[in-house]
Amino acid sequence: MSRSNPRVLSTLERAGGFASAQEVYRLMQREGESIGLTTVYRSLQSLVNDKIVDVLRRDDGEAIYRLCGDAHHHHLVCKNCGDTVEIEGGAIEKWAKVMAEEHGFREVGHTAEIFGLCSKC
Amino acid sequence: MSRSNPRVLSTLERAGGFASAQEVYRLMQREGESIGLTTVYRSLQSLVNDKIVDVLRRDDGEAIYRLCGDAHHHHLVCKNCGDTVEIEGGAIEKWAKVMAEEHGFREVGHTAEIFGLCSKC
DNA sequence: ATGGAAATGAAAATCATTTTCATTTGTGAT
DNA sequence: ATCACAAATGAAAATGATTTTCATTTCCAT
Repeated sequence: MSRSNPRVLSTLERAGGFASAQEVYRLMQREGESIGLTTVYRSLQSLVNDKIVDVLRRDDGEAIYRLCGDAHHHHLVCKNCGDTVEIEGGAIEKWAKVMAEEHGFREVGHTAEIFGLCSKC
Repeated sequence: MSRSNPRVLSTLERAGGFASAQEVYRLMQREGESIGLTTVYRSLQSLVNDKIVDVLRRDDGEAIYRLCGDAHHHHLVCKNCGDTVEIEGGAIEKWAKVMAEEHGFREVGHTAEIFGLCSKC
């Protein structure tokens, strides 16, 4: 088994929020780091095993990773111009927790996004 | 644009619960139906557009489809066994509305899902 | 019957992810 | 320093779901 390459973790941190393996890889390339895509995948997997990062799925099926326990935020996206606002999701956190408990679920996470037309569009 | 092949919907119904495109296809084959994989994908997509079926992602990233209940609801999904509970999202609706207003967004919609380990897993 | 639009499906293309495998690197013993 | 061996690395091939292409077939309205 392989252990995580520390540069992968540090890049994921720097990405803030979510990032896919491909994105982490591209980011490292752009920053001149020499690393193979395979190693990025392996490192992320290992971080997931160690419960250092969470993994989710985007709507398109791509896996996205995020530091565990990271205070996370949600997005308000304009469906016309793509403009995005980071918003706070305290209400969601509470809702997710309550719903999960109500149904006996553990180790819960969630995704939530709002989309609409921004004031300019 | 293409419309859904009715046999796809009927097969998905018969499958009860969730089924992936590949599973619907295999099921139809086993039952002697003559249909192409492409048509299965197209039909499922079209059913999703028409909000007749829901689509989720398995842990491995494969898309799974299921007949929609009626009202707008959210999902509590077990990331191990895929078991799913439909939950009510009143809190989310309110949150989305408030956040959108706060930032001057109109015509808002949202997505939200909770995932974790169910009591059996 | 006739023409055009929609539906179909086989095969190729795409794309994320995993596997293979040969090479490199790190480490501990001598 | 040298040898030996395990772990890490990454390029390239394999995998598998999904999408696209495109030629053909089916449907309908005239």
